[in-house]
Amino acid sequence: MDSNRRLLTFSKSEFNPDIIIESGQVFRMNKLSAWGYSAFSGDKAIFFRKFSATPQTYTWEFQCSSQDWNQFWLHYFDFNRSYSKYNQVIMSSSDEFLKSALKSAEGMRILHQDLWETMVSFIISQQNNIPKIQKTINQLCFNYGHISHFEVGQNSEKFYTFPTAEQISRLKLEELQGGSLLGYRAKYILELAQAVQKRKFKLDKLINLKYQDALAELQSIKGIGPKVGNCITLYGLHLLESYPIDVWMKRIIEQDYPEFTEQEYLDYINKNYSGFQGYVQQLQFFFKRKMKTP
DNA sequence: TCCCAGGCTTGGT
DNA sequence: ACCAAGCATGGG
Repeated sequence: MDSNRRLLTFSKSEFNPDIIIESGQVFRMNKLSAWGYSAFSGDKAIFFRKFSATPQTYTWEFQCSSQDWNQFWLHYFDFNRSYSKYNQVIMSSSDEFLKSALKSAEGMRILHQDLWETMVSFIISQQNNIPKIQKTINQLCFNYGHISHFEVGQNSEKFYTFPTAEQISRLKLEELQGGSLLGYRAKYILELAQAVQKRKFKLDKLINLKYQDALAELQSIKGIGPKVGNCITLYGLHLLESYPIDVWMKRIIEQDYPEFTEQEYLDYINKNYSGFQGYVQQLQFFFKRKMKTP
């Protein structure tokens, strides 16, 4: 077996990329066929596929360099974490909506994605819809990233890296806005890219901060408020106590937890699901959207 | 044509 | 502290 390929076996409820792709947390993971998938994050790429199956498990094959695996993709997929202890807490609760959400989303995980890409992606996500977010991000990569390659079986496939702060900071506003679907968000992204490029905003500094401090730091950036900030702390910094509240989550609070005010609801979540609120939110968000858009 | 989309900034009270 | 308008753009 090639050292660039590794096999991992999971129970079917521990890892399901179809669920993750649909969950709105990631915009550059793709289903290529019945078995095969690709994922891109920053300047990295991976190909993975179902290799074999038993009634309870799939064995997955992942193709990337061992260095990328150890330093990035292992953590991206969060494979060192067991979600079953979270699932047990949820299933032993009396929260029927959340239990239904979990049953609809077996194999969900919270990805730990490239921080810079996550920041830009979720600035794009505001007042936007998921297909257009994906389209916009792909366009950004194609226009301003650079071309690179990854292995799929014996073949080499091309992909475009996510543009760095340096690459974006060189653009003029008219250029970035005209050549993209960014709309009014182009200004936020250009300003952020320039601040990062000039080291006025240090991405490294975010990594060691606790949730509240990281969130406050992120919200000092124009274009990042509470919701986008929580998406970045959740998917870019992998702080699972994050709890992004968007229009779907507001709908859930109103329609599925009518006995609570919004503050009472948040207290309930923080009390009962302390340390994995972000996972709970992901299950709820997935389930609610799936109900509405079959 | 109007409404919505993983919201935020700005400028009023 | 709270509230409304305005914001770019494409799709239903």
